[in-house]
Amino acid sequence: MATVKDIALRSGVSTATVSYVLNDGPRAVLPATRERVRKAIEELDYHPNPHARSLRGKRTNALGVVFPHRVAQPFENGYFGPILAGIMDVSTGRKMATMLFTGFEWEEAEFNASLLCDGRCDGLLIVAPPRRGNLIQDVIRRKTRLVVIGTHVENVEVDSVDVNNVIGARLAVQHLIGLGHRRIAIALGADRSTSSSERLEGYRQMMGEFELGYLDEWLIPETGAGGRGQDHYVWELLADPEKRPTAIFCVQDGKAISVCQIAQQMGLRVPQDLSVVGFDDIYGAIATSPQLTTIRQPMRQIGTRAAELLCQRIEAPGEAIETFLFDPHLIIRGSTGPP
Amino acid sequence: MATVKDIALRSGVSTATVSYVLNDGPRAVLPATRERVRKAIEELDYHPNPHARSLRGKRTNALGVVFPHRVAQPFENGYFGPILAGIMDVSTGRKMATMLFTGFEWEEAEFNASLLCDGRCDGLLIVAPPRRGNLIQDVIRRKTRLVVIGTHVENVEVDSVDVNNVIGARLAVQHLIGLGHRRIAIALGADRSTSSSERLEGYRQMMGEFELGYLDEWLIPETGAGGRGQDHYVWELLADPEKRPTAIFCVQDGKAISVCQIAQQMGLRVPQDLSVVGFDDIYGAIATSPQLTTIRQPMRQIGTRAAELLCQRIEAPGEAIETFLFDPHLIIRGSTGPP
DNA sequence: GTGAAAGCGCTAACAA
DNA sequence: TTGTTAGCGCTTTCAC
Repeated sequence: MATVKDIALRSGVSTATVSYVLNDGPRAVLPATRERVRKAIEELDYHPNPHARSLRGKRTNALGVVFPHRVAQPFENGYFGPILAGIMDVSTGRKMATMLFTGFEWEEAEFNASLLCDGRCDGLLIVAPPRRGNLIQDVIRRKTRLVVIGTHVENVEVDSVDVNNVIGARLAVQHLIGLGHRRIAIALGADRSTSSSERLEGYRQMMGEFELGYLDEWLIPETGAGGRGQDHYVWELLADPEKRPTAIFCVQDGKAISVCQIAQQMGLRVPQDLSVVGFDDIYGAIATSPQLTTIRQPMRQIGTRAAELLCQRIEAPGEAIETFLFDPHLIIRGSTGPP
Repeated sequence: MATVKDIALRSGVSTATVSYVLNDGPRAVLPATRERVRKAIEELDYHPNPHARSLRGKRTNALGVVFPHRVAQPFENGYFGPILAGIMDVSTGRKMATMLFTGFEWEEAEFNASLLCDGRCDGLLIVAPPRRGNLIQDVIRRKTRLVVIGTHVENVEVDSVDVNNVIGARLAVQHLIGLGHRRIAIALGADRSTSSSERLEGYRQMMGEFELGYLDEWLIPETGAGGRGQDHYVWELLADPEKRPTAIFCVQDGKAISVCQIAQQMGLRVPQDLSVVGFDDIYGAIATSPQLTTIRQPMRQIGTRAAELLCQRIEAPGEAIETFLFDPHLIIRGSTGPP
């Protein structure tokens, strides 16, 4: 591979001049000289060595994206794909590299916290980290810029971008109440996830405002005692005429898809016998029949906004912390109707 | 950030010794010395600067993954997520970084071919590049190791990993014929995609072997003259009693999902009035009702195998070209039945 | 068994 | 306007 030296030799200038041509500054170069250098670059198909650049300068021109591995399984959680697409809209647009970091679970990712901050990239986008845990603090302590996506991290002041989960849940429940539902359950996510607890908060608010009570069983956990899965609880709930709700709000579309299938397997019709609302509006939300009524969050935009914010922070550090919440939207499709 | 020099100073040795401790060789260090150095590293929370390492040595310890941007939209094409997960199983396991590269379309990715080969990473995994085009040749010319995933590239000898598309298509069509179907259509993919044409080849073979003829209209293009989409052609075909097939083999699950929805909207029952087979077995294939009968390809394994092959090539260049084809499997679910 | 020092390719301060 | 050169942090040859 050609180097600055080769270019300098070939065009009869110094390496400094080559560098200045390459970077369009910071000092001027005579147009004629510039042209000669340009020509040599072209002829030798020269490309600057990014490692030398990063070593020398402060910038690496790379963004890091950190996420738990299981999220890479798309559609089980159709969230990460669009987020990543949004991020790459920005990084590709700015000709920055995008580095992916992951562990099978957060524990492993945390294990590498120091690795993430070894100067490999200019900043980190951390997707849906757990509420607790010390990854974020570790990163901040190591002076690496970061933006958190999709989580409110406790006890830490940090830039973040997310959807407004409480409003989203309120929209979902309001929609169901508007249709005439009174017996509304909620299928929850992982205990340690903020999105799930914020969506639960929205559910609680709305049920409270309309003075609707709810059974303990209507708060369907993701996993229960003895490793019982959510499907099991849903099945039990729907099988019991005393306790059966007329609608279930699911904190993720994947859960809504499962709920629809369980209901249909039990001979219940969606939405006549059971209304189902999801959250996220992943691509697969229209694959089901009936198609899913859901709360849309603009995932691609969230990725874009977060990446832009990060780039801003890299360029001008030390601004005030920002939390950017996108508004969710109710998308009415076929899985909801009057009770 | 601490450097080798800091460590050397603090532990009273030379930077050389620090380096040898860091890399466990290539020359021996007295256990006592080693311990002192280790301690200093610990105390200063030292981590080697990856750029300096890459600049000095030959290795960057990073893998590049190249793909067209639209693939990042999961489930429209649920292929990329699992492939990436498989790749990261390997790279994370080996403590290598993973860099993502993309353009909005291959044209833009190609534009960056030289950028991909500027020494940023040790090797490239190129996912589903177009059959024609010069990206692959460019990369080879620039002496960057690469493995192609999911495409047979014409006129180039290159390591690649894929599923056996012909066998997969044969399985699908054989299954339909076994159920009693004689009028079998195929929903094709992009013209320039090899997977689609290989799957078409399998269809042709099987139809030929059973001496079943087929109408031109049964080869449903992804896009037609005047920008008409596949959905339109499917609709037209199903609306015509003369031409309507009793089964459609779709070269991707996403298409199969669309076909099911169109059929159902027209009042046809799946599988009683129309059987549908997909390909890939993406996660969403079970989200539909009925769930999709499909040809499974082990996407995660394909990613893993490709990444391993690439690492092998990086470590021991110059071995004979290898093409690794995984066997597909027929997964029978609810979308197929007797005509 | 260990240290000194060169040099990877680049940028920018200092000279001219 | 341009050239010379130091030095980013690391590995490794050469010398002891």
